[in-house]
Amino acid sequence: MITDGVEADRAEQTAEFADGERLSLGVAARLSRYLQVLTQAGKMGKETISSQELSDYTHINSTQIRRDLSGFGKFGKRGVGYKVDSLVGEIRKILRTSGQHNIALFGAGNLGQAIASSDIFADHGFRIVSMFDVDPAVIGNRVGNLTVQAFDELDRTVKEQDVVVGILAVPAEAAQEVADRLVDAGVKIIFNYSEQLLRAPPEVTVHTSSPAVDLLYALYFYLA
Amino acid sequence: MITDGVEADRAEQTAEFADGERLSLGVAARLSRYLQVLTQAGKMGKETISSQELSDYTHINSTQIRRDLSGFGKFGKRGVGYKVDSLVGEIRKILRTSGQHNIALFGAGNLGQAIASSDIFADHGFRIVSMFDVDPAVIGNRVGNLTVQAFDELDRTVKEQDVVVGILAVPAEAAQEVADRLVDAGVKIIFNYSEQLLRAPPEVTVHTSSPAVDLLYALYFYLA
DNA sequence: TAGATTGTTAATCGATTAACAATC
DNA sequence: TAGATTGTTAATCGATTAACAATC
Repeated sequence: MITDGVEADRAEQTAEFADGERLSLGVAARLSRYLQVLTQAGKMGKETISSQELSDYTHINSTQIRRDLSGFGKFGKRGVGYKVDSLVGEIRKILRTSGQHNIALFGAGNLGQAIASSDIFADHGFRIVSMFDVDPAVIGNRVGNLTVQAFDELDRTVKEQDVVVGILAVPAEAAQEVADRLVDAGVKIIFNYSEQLLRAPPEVTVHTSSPAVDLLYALYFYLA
Repeated sequence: MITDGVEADRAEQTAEFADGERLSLGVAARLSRYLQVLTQAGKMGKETISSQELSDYTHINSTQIRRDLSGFGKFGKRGVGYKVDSLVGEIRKILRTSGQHNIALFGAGNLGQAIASSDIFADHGFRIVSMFDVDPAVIGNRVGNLTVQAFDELDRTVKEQDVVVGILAVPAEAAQEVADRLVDAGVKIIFNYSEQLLRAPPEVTVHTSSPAVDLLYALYFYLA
């Protein structure tokens, strides 16, 4: 079980966390979302933020936000709110994602180029260190700071660059093959932007992006 | 409250659903995910699927899947599983998303083109009916079946084409302005692919895509 | 028949929320 | 001080799960 202990009384909770206890799935998901909003708020020049403002952006109840945070320390100031910068630091510590993590990107088409030129990953300590395609016509092209590489170089690049995440921006027909090669190379997190349902061993996390799912969900509450 | 009643005893539950009771947030989210997996499984030629297979793809517990579905009827066959096609139909009925829903897409850059040429939305009854950009150099260009339109035509297009969803594939700096104009035009669901935090009135649903959040979350469980 | 998988129960656990004292 | 917002409690509700009879 992943969710043990985290909701125990607070004195124990902090101790358990320090001992290396895992966060529950829900807490980890919510903390990640706070981090995103805080990062953007910081960019917009905001210095403090209240739990109510965080709630407006995340649609997570403000009491729960305060509860989530207070489990790890007293980060806020009554009557004022939370300091954006320091809260970012605290949450990164809790999520242990303060470091730099390297990404390999597959597919140099429209989607791949859009991802490569976005700083949505860079803002959170992820760095796209290499980009691959199968099309000989685009191999060797520059996209931003990257040069499009051929698939043969996958294993070497993953090892040399310490790649932990592979992002698939390839057609559905190619996705499983790339995923298999990433698994063989030792990559542990695969982010799938294709529609393909991927098979992978249990130790590898596959996340499939599904904007249509989010739309269906939003539409239900609009129609109902 | 949105979550009333749905978890009452089954006889009542079905009756309440028929009466127009809303699904809980969790149930609606999960049903949407089943729909995506089923749609892909159908494309791959699969005729039946077990709750365990659905669980492998969605990481949702198989008991919960059976529980979610059995609340609305006996869709499965013991020893066999669920018929993919008919389950898609049943879930669409439950989510009331059997119809066709029109989307306006903003931004004709790499991301906009990638979205326009994907059938990830089309598979679920969403149709991209128009595409906008501010750059005079691209207005008038064809992208797939669409012609890139100028912003002036936003209001007219939303009304004439009955657009219910706006997708923002524009730079962060432009996102709020487009969102405001969509709100004024009466669009009720905004799907934001920029990093910008958007302000919108409460009756409008804003969904911000945040791949970095999903990565942070996956990374936590990999590191911990 | 034998094996597989659903539909359902019952028990537990985490999420959610309102309310409010503490305090900036 | 007065207003605002956190940190915390206590109560409720939904999610999750194991287990298994029913049945294809």
